[in-house]
Amino acid sequence: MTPDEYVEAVLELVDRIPPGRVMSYGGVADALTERSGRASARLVGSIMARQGGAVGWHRVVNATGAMPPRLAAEARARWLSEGTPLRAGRVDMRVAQWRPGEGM
DNA sequence: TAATTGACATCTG
DNA sequence: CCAGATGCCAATT
Repeated sequence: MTPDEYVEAVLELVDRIPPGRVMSYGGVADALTERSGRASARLVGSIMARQGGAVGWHRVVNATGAMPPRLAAEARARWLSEGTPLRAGRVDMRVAQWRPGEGM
């Protein structure tokens, strides 16, 4: 699998996350590991840093259900817009975490 | 080629 | 709950 295809796979997976649901970077990495054999939360983070603008980046959060200060405001607005379950100002991961194969 | 950095995760104190 | 340390993999410098 070439790097480009790997990036594509990540973007496609993120694109498949339904509105109002989210996935953690680690979750995306884990899902991609089964498909591409290699992934890590940092890799997904790096890819989002470059290509994030091309997809619904607000549907990918870190393990605490929050986002870096830089994106927190924008992300919160989008979460409210899509009705993402929030808890104490962060995404309620217990409920909002989505995994591929669910809802198809 | 080696060192540094980054939209992360997880453990320890 | 916060801060520090370690592991991870690729892109940059």
